[in-house]
Amino acid sequence: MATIKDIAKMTGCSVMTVSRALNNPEIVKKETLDKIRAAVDATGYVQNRVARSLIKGCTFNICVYIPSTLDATESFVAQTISSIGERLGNLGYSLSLRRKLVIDDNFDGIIAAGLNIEDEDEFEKASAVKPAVLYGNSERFTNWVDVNNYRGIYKMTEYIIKKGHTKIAYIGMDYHAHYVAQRKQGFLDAITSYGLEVSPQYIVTADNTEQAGFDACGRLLAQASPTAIVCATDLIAVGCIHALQRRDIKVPLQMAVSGFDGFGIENTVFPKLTTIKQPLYDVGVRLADAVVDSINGKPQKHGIYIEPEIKPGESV
Amino acid sequence: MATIKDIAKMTGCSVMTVSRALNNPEIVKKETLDKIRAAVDATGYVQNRVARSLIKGCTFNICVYIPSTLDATESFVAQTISSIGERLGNLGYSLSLRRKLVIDDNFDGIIAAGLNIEDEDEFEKASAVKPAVLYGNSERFTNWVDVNNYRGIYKMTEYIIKKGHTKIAYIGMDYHAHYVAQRKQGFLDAITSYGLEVSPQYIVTADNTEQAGFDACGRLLAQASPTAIVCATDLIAVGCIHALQRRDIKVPLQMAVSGFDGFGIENTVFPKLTTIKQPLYDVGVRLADAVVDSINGKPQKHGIYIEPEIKPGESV
DNA sequence: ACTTTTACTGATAACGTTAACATTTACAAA
DNA sequence: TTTGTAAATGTTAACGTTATCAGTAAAAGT
Repeated sequence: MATIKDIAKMTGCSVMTVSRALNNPEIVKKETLDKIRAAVDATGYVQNRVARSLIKGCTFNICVYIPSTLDATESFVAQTISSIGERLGNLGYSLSLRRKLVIDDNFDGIIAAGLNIEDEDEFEKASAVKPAVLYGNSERFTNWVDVNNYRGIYKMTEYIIKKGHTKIAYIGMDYHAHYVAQRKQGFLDAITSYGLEVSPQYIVTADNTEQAGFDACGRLLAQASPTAIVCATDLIAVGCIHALQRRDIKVPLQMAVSGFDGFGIENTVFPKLTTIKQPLYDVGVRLADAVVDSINGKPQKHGIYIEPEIKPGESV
Repeated sequence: MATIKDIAKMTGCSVMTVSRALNNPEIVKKETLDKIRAAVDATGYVQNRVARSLIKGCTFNICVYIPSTLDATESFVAQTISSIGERLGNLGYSLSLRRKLVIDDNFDGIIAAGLNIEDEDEFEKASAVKPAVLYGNSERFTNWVDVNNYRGIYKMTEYIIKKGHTKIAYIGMDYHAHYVAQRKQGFLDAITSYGLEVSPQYIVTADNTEQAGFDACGRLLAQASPTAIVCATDLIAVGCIHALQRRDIKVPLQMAVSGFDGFGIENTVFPKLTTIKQPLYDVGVRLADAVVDSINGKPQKHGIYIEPEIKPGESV
């Protein structure tokens, strides 16, 4: 494989001139530049990134840190990793997927996802040493990217209200996670800002599984009679739809049902689910951009919320 | 950040001895080794992979090549990328995601997925220069890893036959792709090897969408009366189940339905789909292992088929 | 006591590139 | 011509590591 020395020898100029021709073509005489470019084309020479890295003191490699508590093969995580990878690839960066955060000289920046509390301390230390970006909003940091869960549910609730519904229920999770609280708050705020009332029997708790959605829907119908159900996730919504079908309640005619996530299942349920699609591709792109910008001395001044869009189906 | 020189200075030995302590600890005197290890621990020194790469002539980076015809954010592709990444990370390799195949010194090996015919020529050239592994079986190469689609459908058909079904239909795709033909053949061979008959009206063609499955199921029921339907994909199976529900045909009581893929939707349909789960995680691991083995001079002698397993649901 | 072997350590150069400084060339102004 | 200046190019050293060869000290064999 040709090196810069070969090109220098072929063109009769010094390696330094070749280096300049590659990195600062505007300061090389056109004639020389043409000769060099011809030689580069003829040999198929490509800069050796390793040697370049050594002198430049950067690796063009990003550490993608995902604690082992998170399953990297889960569709949600995988799609994010994949879009980070695609963007980094376009920016000329490679990535190392790590399940432990060790700081060394082998990467230029960090993208971390799915951290829990104890991981955040580690992350803080790491981000003092290297550019680091977090997937998921946090009050401790400014360098994060997240989906705006609050706005997502708010928009969906608004959308349902504008369809004429006034008796709207919410089925969602109740464990300690930012996004869980944000989705619920989005619902509550939309309801009250449109002058509707929030009665406690219209709010039901369910884990993020189809079965839990199914059960929760049963409990909801026993204590209230809504015409629409806003679900915190698609899985819950799917369970919900099954529970309604079991009771011969037609969706969307007798009951509107909405989801949140849009990882694919919205298309496979009948009727097709009206949902809020998580913009995972955009998240990956922003994370990659953020870390590379940060490496290039343009750190993010504040967190970035990406607003998800409603993906209309037939269930509302 | 500490370098090998710092460790040498701290311990009073030469950088070469430190290097040996890190790479061939068994040839360094125990006493010296302990001193060096203590210094390494104290400083948090980690070998600089870039410098190591330069002298070793390898990069510890793998090119993951996915032609731009394939959507890298699609769940299927994303999960494979993600498991490749995880395995490579464990093996100490990083990866560069590329949408064009350019051969240079910046990676040690190639994993390619989703190639079409013209890409295969490129791949052949590349694999002459660098260790390269293909995702997807091919007669032109020996260095590939694939899911055994034939065995998957064969096992599922067998499973259904053993449940006592004799009138079994097949709904699948008909376009030119290895896996399409393999799935169909798996069905046909299972049927005939159990002495059952294959009548053409029991074989229906459908694209890989829910709607196509829905329509195909209608056509099937108009011309045949099976008690079980083997579908080439989960999407088709889901469409099929909806078509049956529409006609008040109970699944699995009056009709067994099976799918293939297991990307998640098998859980979100009611009843839960009995399907063949694509072992994407294993595929990623084998691809990563194969390329690293190949780099280390142990190239794969023949293609590897990974046998998928039946994931029982409630639809059979 | 001498050689031979073994175990361990060190000095130097190299990997392919770029930074920093030095030099040459070209050409305009004096 | 000479000088000054800008444009273009060259030289050397360095980045952090390991390969190669060379050495030393201790142990073992004669």
